[in-house]
Amino acid sequence: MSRFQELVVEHGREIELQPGDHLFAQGEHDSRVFMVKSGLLKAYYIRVDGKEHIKSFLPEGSIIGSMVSLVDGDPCSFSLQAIEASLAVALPYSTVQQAAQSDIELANALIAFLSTYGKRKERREYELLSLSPEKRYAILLAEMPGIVERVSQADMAAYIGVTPQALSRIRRRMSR
Amino acid sequence: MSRFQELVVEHGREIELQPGDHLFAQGEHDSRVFMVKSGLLKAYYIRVDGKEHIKSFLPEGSIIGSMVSLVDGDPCSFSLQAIEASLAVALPYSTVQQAAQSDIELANALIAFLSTYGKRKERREYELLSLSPEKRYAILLAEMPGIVERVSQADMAAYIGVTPQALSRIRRRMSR
DNA sequence: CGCCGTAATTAACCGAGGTTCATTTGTCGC
DNA sequence: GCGACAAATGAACCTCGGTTAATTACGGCG
Repeated sequence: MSRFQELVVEHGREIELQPGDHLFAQGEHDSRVFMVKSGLLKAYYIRVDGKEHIKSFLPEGSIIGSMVSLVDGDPCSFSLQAIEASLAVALPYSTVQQAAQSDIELANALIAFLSTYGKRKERREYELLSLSPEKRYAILLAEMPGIVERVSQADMAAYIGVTPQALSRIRRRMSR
Repeated sequence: MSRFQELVVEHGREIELQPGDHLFAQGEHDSRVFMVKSGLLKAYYIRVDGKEHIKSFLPEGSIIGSMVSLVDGDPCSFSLQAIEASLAVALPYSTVQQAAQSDIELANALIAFLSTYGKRKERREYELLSLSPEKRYAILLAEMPGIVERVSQADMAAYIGVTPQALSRIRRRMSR
C-alpha cells in the first residue's frame, strides 16, 4: 500500500454503503478522495440525452475522486455509487494537498498514483479509439474476472459503450 | 509557466524538427519529456491492422512524453512526429524525478500537471464514449481554431476516429 | 404454485460509418 | 501552362449498432 493509500486509511472517515447509495452525484461539489475497502462501486455519468455511461468499476483497493472537483473545485462530472454493499474511506483532498506540501515522500506517492491513473486512461483511450465493442467486452472480462457475476449486463453495456441489446448480440456472436 | 515547464526549458536540450521527423517511435524506449516551443507535433500510434490513430495534436507550449515509458520503462505505446517544422526541448524524466525528490515546489507542479493531464483524458474519454464523430469534429474545431489550416483532413479523421471518407461526408452534412 | 417485476433476449427496420474503387481537385516543380 | 502526385470527394455495397417493441427467463413473495 502506497503512502497515499495509507494517508487515506489513517485519517479518513469510514462510510458504509448499501447498493444504490451514492458517495456523491454528478453536479455536486465534493473534494474528497475515496478508497474502497470492500464491495464494488461504479463511477458513471448521465449524458444530456439521458443515457448512462460507466467510467469504471471500482473493486476493493480502488482510489477515486472527481479530478475536476479536486483540482479546480468544479462540480463533479460524474456520480459515484455502490453496486454492492460496500465500505469506503473518505478524506478531504485538501488534507492530502497540505500533507504533500511538507511531505516529499507523499508528494511522490501522489505523483506515482497520478501517473498510473494517466497510464490507465491512455489505455482506455486506445481501447475506445481502436477497438470494437466486442473487443472491449473481451478486455473487460479479462481484466476483471468475476465481474460478470457481480454486475448486470446493462451496466457492462454502459461501460463498453453500447446498448444492452447490442451486448446481448455480442455475447451470442462470441459464444458461437 | 509552471516550475515544471521552467525545468524542462532550463535544463533541456533543443531539437529542431522538419515535417515528418520523429522524436520517438512506437516500440522504442524513450524516457524523455518534451516541450514544444514552436510548430506542431502529433502523437499517434499504428494499430495491429495498420490503421493510424492520433492521440493528440501538440501546438506551442505542449508538454508530452510516453507515460508508460516514463513510469515503468516500457516501450512507448505511440510515436511522436512533427507535422510542421518545429522546435522542441527534451529532458530526461529521471532528471525531473530526481529534482522532485528534493524540490517540493516542483513536485507539486508535477502533481498539478498530472492532474490536468488526467482531467483532459477524462474529457476525451467522455467524448469518445458519448459523442458521435460529427460532434467530436465540431469540438476539435472549437478547441483548436485554425487546426483546419494546419493539418490534413486525413489526420483530423485519424484524430476523431473515422476514415477520411467518413469525415468528408460529415463535412458535407455539416455545411448544409 | 402462480403472480409480478426486472433482466435478458430476439426480431425487424433504419442509419451511419467502413470498404473499395473511381473521379475530381489541389499543389508542387518545371 | 503542364504533368505528376497527393489530397479530397463521390458512389455502391456491406456491416454493425441504435431503436422500438415484443417475448422469454429469472427471482422473490404472497
